[in-house]
Amino acid sequence: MEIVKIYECLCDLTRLRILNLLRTGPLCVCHIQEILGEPQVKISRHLNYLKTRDVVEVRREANWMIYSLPAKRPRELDVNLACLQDRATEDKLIKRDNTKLAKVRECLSKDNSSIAAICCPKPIRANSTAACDC
Amino acid sequence: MEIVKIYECLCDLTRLRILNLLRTGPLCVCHIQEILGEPQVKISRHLNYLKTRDVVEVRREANWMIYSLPAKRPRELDVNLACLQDRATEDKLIKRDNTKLAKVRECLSKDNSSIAAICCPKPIRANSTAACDC
DNA sequence: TATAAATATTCGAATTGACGAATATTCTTT
DNA sequence: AAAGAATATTCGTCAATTCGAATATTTATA
Repeated sequence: MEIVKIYECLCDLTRLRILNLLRTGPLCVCHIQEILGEPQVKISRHLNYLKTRDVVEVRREANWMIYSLPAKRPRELDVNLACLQDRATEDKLIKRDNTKLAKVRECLSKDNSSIAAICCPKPIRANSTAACDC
Repeated sequence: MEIVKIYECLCDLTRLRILNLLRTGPLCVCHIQEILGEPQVKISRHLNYLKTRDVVEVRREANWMIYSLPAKRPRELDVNLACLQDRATEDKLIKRDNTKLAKVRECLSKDNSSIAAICCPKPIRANSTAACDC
């Protein structure tokens, strides 16, 4: 039964937090990492966990891996992400993630280039004009 | 975060099946066991797992332990049990469980005595008048 | 009080999951 | 081609889960 795999994805706090971020749209690993404040290995391992269970999708864009929720997804996922959003009012951690996320999103929206071009917290190219300072 | 514990309860097929049964009301262990067709140890262990996480409640009635969903339960649980019900259309196992469950429920409803009195598939007292032959 | 029924617990083995440290891979830029 | 940045993978370890077999516990009946 496929449904169990969905719940396996949800039963870890780090994965829940990642999914909460992706709920609002695609993100690259470094932004996820920055918002959650967790080490890179940990993020990468959990993203892989989600990917192998088809709960997230990835595409490469230059140096960056952009993760997102699949367009067509099981109702269980949507429903629980909605629940999570409700919890955001009471849950400090989720609330904090959402605040940080909002800042990143705002920064991303200012720029009309690709996500990757303004992806990293600190731009890798010193002379890059696309990079914002989020 | 409490919510993770709920998903831990949902991420095992046997536990999902048990919760699907309890969705329609209290049941004793032997009925759960009979409907799922799984060994007693397995059922008991999973019921204990659910109980220690406050996802089910128990009361004793004579020889029988009656399990039920708590009256006040997190939205995540209700929402996912609703999803499960939707799945019943496509999922063979859940569908089969529901069919068996319906028979047990029908049998239980015929009798106006307590659940325990007509609990077991095979009545333990040969001269019991309360026992039905479900 | 002895037996039996319903359910729980213990034991040992196998599997899975999580983690950090270190290393590898892939792509970009110089 | 070399260096660097973003991300993934491997390795070793530790904790948690799962399972069946066997045994223990609780309650009811004879």
